[in-house]
Amino acid sequence: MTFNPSALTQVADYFKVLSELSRLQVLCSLKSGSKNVTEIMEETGLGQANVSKHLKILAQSGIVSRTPQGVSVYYEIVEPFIFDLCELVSDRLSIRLQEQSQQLKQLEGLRRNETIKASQKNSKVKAKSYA
Amino acid sequence: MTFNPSALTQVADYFKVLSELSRLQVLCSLKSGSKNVTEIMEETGLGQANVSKHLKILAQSGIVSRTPQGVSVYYEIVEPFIFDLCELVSDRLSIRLQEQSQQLKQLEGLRRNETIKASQKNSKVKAKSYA
DNA sequence: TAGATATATTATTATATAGTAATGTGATAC
DNA sequence: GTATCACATTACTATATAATAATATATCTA
Repeated sequence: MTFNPSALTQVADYFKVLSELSRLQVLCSLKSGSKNVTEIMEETGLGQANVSKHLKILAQSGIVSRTPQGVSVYYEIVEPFIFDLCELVSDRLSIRLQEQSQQLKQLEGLRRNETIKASQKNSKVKAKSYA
Repeated sequence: MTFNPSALTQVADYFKVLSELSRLQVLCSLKSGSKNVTEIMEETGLGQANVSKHLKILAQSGIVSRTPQGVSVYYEIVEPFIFDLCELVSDRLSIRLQEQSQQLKQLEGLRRNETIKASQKNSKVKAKSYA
């Protein structure tokens, strides 16, 4: 193993933070810049307590920063790195789809050939039986 | 948002697969090549049913392939890409630690300066009061 | 065919956590 | 001070899932 148990645990925990749709939504809403909780709520459609909790998790994991400003609190991405990760995964998934559709096409092609061969074989057999 | 909801959901699900220590252990044990369930069990120390379930999840998510061979079943990485992801995260975590320790050093430096300044200030005050 | 071995599946328990309503807390305006 | 607004926290419920024991399934051997 290249990774020691502790490092692997930390990596797993990092992925865990990014493994929730709601948290990714919150992060995406922060992509365009610093926002307060109300703005994040409006953009994501998530409930207030829920957004607060997710932001706490994101702040504790060092992905966003928290800066109170008057009566509201602004959050900001401090690790744009996460968007790189998301794009890498997204790209990978796209490539998969492409490959799958290509394989489907090949399969269909094969199936058509098989059908043709089979019908040729049949006609041969028929011809044989007729001979 | 750059990601549509469906894409974001898929990305979250992908991260979720990688967010379990046991699954990462299984993947790491496959890094050196194809292995059967028993070998994976031995290398990871995980239980048989547990390993089977994790392998099922990994196979369903298209990260490993499954090839029965006689009485045993061999699994193999089909997306080495996941190791790139793990390394990226691991590197990022290392960088964080470096930055933190550097900040700590700077803070200590500042604190020492503050102490020096404070003692100088004190001595001045003392001098004044003596004058 | 019976028995042994490897893997998969099922059932169960324990734990984690997302979502939410209710409440707490702290800053600002009046 | 107190009323209000923004956010955080708490308490609770519902759901997901990791781990494991027990059982099923499938392959090989004698």
